[in-house]
Amino acid sequence: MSAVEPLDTAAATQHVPDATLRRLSLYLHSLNEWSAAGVLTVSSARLAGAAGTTPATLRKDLNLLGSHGRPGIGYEITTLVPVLERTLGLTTAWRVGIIGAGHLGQALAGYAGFTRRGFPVVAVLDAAPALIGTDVAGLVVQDVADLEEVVARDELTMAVLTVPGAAAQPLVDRLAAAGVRSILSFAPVAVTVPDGVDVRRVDLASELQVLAHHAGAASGPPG
Amino acid sequence: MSAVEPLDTAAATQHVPDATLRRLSLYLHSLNEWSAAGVLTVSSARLAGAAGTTPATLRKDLNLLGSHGRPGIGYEITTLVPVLERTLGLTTAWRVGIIGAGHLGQALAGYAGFTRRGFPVVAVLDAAPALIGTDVAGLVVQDVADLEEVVARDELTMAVLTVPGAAAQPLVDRLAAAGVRSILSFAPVAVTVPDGVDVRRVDLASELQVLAHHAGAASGPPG
DNA sequence: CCGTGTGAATAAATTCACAGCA
DNA sequence: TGCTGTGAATTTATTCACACGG
Repeated sequence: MSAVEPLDTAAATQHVPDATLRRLSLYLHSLNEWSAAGVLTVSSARLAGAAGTTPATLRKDLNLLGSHGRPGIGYEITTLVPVLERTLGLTTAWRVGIIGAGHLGQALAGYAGFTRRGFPVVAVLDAAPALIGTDVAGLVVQDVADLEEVVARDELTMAVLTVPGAAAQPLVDRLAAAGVRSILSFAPVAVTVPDGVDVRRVDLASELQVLAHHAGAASGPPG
Repeated sequence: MSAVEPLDTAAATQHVPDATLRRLSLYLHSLNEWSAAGVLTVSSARLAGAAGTTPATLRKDLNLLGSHGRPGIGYEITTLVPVLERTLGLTTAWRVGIIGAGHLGQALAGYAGFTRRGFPVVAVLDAAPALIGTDVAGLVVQDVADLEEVVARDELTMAVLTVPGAAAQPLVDRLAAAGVRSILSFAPVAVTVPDGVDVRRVDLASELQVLAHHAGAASGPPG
């Protein structure tokens, strides 16, 4: 039997599907903006509109975290925000390392969106001698040969992989061995990982190709 | 009866779900690599492994495009590649404009993965006077005030939006009015678009937050 | 009235399992 | 024997519809 039952302070956190988690992140973003603007409560329709989903889906999503809404009123922002933050793991102080200081890696190192939403980038690594030692977004690029040292010294808890596909698997192996359990990979290849390590893959070109298909096939032909 | 039946040269292209399209893009990427290495045929198990899915899912995916595999043999790469390219809209010469030359925009402008997979970046725009006129990835940053002109002159058919959330909706409106029908947005807000215009959203921070949740809650219990 | 919570219905995606061809 | 094509079963996700609280 599974031994892990992290009883929560208020409600037992059930299993939350990934599709819901991605939406929760958007809900939280909107709530933070409205909170700063002085808004107190928000309805499912309003929040769903901002996140690009439907009220029914939103209510289902939030209900997985417990009943925090009030009929006739909506959701109180100051109540909801901490619940979302807890669910999204924002009570941990994450420390992100970027592996691969090419174009994409350099950009993500300087991308304010990561830090602003709880994931500060504290290290950048690469294998190219020409890059090692240079400054990227205020960080000195370190040698990927020293990956294990860097993980330990900079206390990395997350890695963003922006390397060519062929380099991905060995690096994932080393990251996993070094204790990094959360990896976001931009390489368009599958990687295998030991139990307890979680890899998510984002492929930007694939997203463009979905758009290309929609535009090319039966989509919205004006005439 | 459905009125839309775009008869194709070989097989009628049915409706292909987005989840499948994203995988098709990965299949194509692997096939191109193997093709360059001289491989002639590939089995569903092999290709599925490279793309991080299962053989059954892969066969279902490819079958939406027609029966191109041979029992006992597998799929012939030279047969499959053109089918995937056609389905993914790679017969059109796409021209991508990056709207927003911040960290993320600059990186994507120089990201080789876009060009390599059929989506060359031909224009970069921004609103900041300090950026306009500067060089980004070999392109001169143009004034977003001239968006409509740039779309026409550079014949943009796709836009990548890397601007703050608050700026997204007005820019989407202008892009749509200027004739751009495919938009990839990195802004963490929903936007509304007229019919015939397609927006896909990628939120990188959300992906990290999914990882954070998995790591924080019940995630990889081996038992 | 609004607007949430939620069971039921629906739709979508994945996996199974196996017949049949090379 | 190996491997595809595919109907059926299953799992997952979304939408509907409405009882009930403020």
